[in-house]
Amino acid sequence: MEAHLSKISTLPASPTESAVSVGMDESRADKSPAPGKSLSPALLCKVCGDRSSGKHYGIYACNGCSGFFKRSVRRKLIYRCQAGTGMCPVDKAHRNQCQACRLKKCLQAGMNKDGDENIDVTSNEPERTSSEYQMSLYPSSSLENVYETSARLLFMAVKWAKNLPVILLEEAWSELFLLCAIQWSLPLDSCPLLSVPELSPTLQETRGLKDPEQVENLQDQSQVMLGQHSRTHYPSQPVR
Amino acid sequence: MEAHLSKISTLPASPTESAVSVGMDESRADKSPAPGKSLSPALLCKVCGDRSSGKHYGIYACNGCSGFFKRSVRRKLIYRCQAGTGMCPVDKAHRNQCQACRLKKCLQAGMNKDGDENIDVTSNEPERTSSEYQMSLYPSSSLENVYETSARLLFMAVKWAKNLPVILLEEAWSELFLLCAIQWSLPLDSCPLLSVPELSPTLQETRGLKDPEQVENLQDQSQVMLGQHSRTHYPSQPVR
DNA sequence: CTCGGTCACTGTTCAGA
DNA sequence: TCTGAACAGTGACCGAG
Ligand SMILES: [Zn+2]
Ligand SMILES: [Zn+2]
Ligand SMILES: [Zn+2]
Ligand SMILES: [Zn+2]
Repeated sequence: MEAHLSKISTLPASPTESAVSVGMDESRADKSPAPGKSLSPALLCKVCGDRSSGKHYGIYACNGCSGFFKRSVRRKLIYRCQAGTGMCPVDKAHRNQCQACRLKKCLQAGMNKDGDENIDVTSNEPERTSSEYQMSLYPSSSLENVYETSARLLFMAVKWAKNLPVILLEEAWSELFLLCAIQWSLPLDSCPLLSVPELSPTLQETRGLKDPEQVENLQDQSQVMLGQHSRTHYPSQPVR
Repeated sequence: MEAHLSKISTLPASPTESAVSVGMDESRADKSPAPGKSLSPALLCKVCGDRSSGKHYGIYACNGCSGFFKRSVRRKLIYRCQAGTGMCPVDKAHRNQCQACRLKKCLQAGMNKDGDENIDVTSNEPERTSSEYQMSLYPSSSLENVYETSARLLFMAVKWAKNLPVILLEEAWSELFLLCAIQWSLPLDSCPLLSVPELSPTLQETRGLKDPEQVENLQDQSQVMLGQHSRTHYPSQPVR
């Protein structure tokens, strides 16, 4: 196990970056409203939803986003979305996961150095920057992009995995598996179940799927694929 | 097919960076609540007695213990006292002699992932089973659970996959992965995305889950994991 | 009130044991 | 491998407009 992980580190031998982690969490957050003070609904950070301490750079923002924006602007930092999708969630719990997406959201929310309250964000082309990775909804475009993104995602996942807990789950495995199986209504011997048809072609049109059921299947499917894939790559041990 | 995979492995050759971190602080209301004692902050690590660089994870700790604790928690490591007594000395000179005892002392000293200053360390029996020990100490941290869950899913899936029949989808793999990822706008660290509550117990009832979105996320997660896992197991080799 | 500045704290990195 | 010092970000807090 570990051995494998070590390999990971060598992986895309390149720069640095990070990915993961934690944060904090804080559950006891109610000591705010001073007596006599009515809390208005506008007490939320327009960027991450955390509690806002007032307006900052034009919008209601929390200390964190305020500081983040301040630093970013002052140092003229430019970030890059590691995921490549430019769609990372930005909320209190994840705001530190992707600076690029956080800054983007700050801008879209209307933050600006001068503190103007109503700036026109629309004219601003928010996707300019991410255009490169912007294949978001229509991956059909270029294969290159697809692979690139795919790789990127994978890479991130791997990196993230390095911090994963260990194997102790061994035993719980069967149990959990069962539960999940049930939960996702994953058929034990799912492979035959989903008729894994032609992938790419089919998937492409499935794009605009709204049918949750189909989604589930699709995912199940992919999971299987992935699973067997890994299987393929290390057929060795017999499982019992 | 080979092509795709190979590309992936080489790919992220260029990135940039992005770093993350979290700052946390918050609940720092009262500074020196020391009973009757308001002397300057202890400069000693409460665990090993080395010089403390400040509070870490809730208590005064040195860099070493801080890092050690962080790693242990993050990866949910469980150590075993070689001596078997669980009473190894933990001081600056010997802190690296027995991880089990070091971690135990960290916990007893009140270290905790959330940085709460006053946690109740009472009733912790020294020689409890390590696993349960751990569990009881980090039970509710949602994040923790998430990681654990992720790991579990991963391993389950992998194990399970080993028993799978087919092997054809090779090529479709990366593609599929990508498409799905994009579809659900897989965030960098999809794990925290879904609030995957307590596993086994909860899952059981969650069985009849109603929120399709959550399902999607959950699946994404396992997918990523699986992906990275398989990747882990074959860093660069061409498929055969 | 919001702003810039501060700094205790965090996560990450990476030689070195 | 694991450890822990060094580094880069974070955000609660505070004094000045
Ligand atoms: Zn915010
Ligand atoms: Zn992003
Ligand atoms: Zn110490
Ligand atoms: Zn010991």
